[in-house]
Amino acid sequence: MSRYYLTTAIDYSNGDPHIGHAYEKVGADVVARFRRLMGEDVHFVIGMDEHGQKVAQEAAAQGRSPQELVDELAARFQDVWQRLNISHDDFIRTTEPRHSQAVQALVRRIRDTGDLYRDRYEGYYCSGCEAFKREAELEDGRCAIHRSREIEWTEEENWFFRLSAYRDRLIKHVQSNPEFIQPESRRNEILRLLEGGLDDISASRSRVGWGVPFPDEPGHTVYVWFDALPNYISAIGYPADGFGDWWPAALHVIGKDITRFHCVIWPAMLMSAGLELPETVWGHGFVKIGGGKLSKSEAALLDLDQLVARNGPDAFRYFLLREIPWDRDRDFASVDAFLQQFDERYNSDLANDLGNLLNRTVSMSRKYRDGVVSRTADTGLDAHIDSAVDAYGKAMREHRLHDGLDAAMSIVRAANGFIDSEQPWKLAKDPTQEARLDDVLAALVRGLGTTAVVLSPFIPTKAGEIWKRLGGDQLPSLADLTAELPTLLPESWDTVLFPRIEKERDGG
RNA sequence: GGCAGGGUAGCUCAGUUUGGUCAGAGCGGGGGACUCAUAAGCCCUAGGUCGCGGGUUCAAAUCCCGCCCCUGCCA
Repeated sequence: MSRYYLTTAIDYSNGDPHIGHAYEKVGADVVARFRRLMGEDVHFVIGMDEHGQKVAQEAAAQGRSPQELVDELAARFQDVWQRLNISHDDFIRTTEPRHSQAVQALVRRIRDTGDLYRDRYEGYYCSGCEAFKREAELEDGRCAIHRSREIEWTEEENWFFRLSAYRDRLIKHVQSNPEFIQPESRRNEILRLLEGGLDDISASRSRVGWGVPFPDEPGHTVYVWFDALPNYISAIGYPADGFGDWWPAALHVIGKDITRFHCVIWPAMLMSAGLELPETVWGHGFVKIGGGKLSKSEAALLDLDQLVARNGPDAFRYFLLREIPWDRDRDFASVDAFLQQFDERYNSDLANDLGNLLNRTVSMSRKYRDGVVSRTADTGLDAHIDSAVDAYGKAMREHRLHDGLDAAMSIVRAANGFIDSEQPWKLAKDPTQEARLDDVLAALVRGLGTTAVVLSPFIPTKAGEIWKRLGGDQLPSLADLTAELPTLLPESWDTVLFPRIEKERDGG
């Protein structure tokens, strides 16, 4: 069985989870569920990045210990992931002993290769970015991104990582492995960055206590990025032997804003340590409101608990990936526009197209055949199902999740059209058309069963329910689908799969 | 300031590589025939200076020049 190890960025413990976090986790979860559907052995890891100056400052401001703060945030994030039905196998936190031990082992190994050296750093540090800033990067003496924060002049004796030495090897790797950085726009950015040359970076901080102790260097902690990135190997047991069962990762899912950390610093660290590089780093786009990043007030209006409760977790997952292409940004005019679009998409795609298709199929099968579906010949719908599944598989393997979703829903659209052109209610009145009616109903059950399977990465709970309403038990894998189609529909249900939203909602 | 991508129907976008059925899709809106169904589905319907101004051409959303605006990466 082929193995598929995928990760998302670990989330920084400086605030509550918002829709941007959710989008990334849902997208990665769809990939994980799709791979399991393909029969692969999947290991899916998410987690929290809990160290660094910013966390320590925030905890101090709240008059609490850093550990207390990160524990609370970790619990809050995990609660949201459970509501969203994220199917991760592990949740790594950088404050765990298994992580700090792995980081220290990795740092020792990199130091042994000669890629770490001591030097004095004098310059500005923005704790908002957790990054050192050049004077030219400041605006009015402040970080351009964090204008409300004081920029700090820092003089430290630090350990540095010889990142600059890896420029040529990185360029060569990116050029000869087109799948390493995706989508292509991200790859081009990194190539240009590399061509411009690299500076060495800090690997330790001497004035930040909240971090992993730097090995054999009392008073130093490991610099946050040097601490955070190795979560991808600490979570699978590095440096113990079993770690190699999962490493190298098949896929790191990250936001496009941290591409350089994952496509430059992380690979260089791995190269230095003599470890293999991940196969693919995927930099997804962002949900935007009004042309720009989500403001705090907008993020607060798009409260995750409320969004999940609005039309159910599956509907929210569906909406995120239906509306926001996995490789690009998607802008909504306003929070109200987002919510309105959500409800419209829910009604048109899930309630009207999919839910109603299930209802009319089940109803006709019961009414005309007492729920017994017997299949003899293929119909025009069967041909469409086959080509849609092919298109779906191709898109999903290439991480075009929105295209995969569209291919899956094309079965639903085709099935609704098929019903209207075949007019089963007329076939049922004509004794000479009995075989045709059987084939039509069977094709519809096959179409819905197939749709349930291919949609299951996106709407896992509702997909399982469709399968059950067709008379099935456990949703099969894609490969087993043909053999396991249900042939006997159970008694009608008195509820509907996706109830329509009929009224205007308060507040849009 | 440099580099990259983009500005097309009310909304979100495709089409520009290889200039001439490229003026399109989905949603919303309007109309119609049907009835298995969640008043859902199906069929028909969008007359939008294709950011602005020039140019090349028999012909440009599609090529060239200039300008405006947006986004991202880097300074």
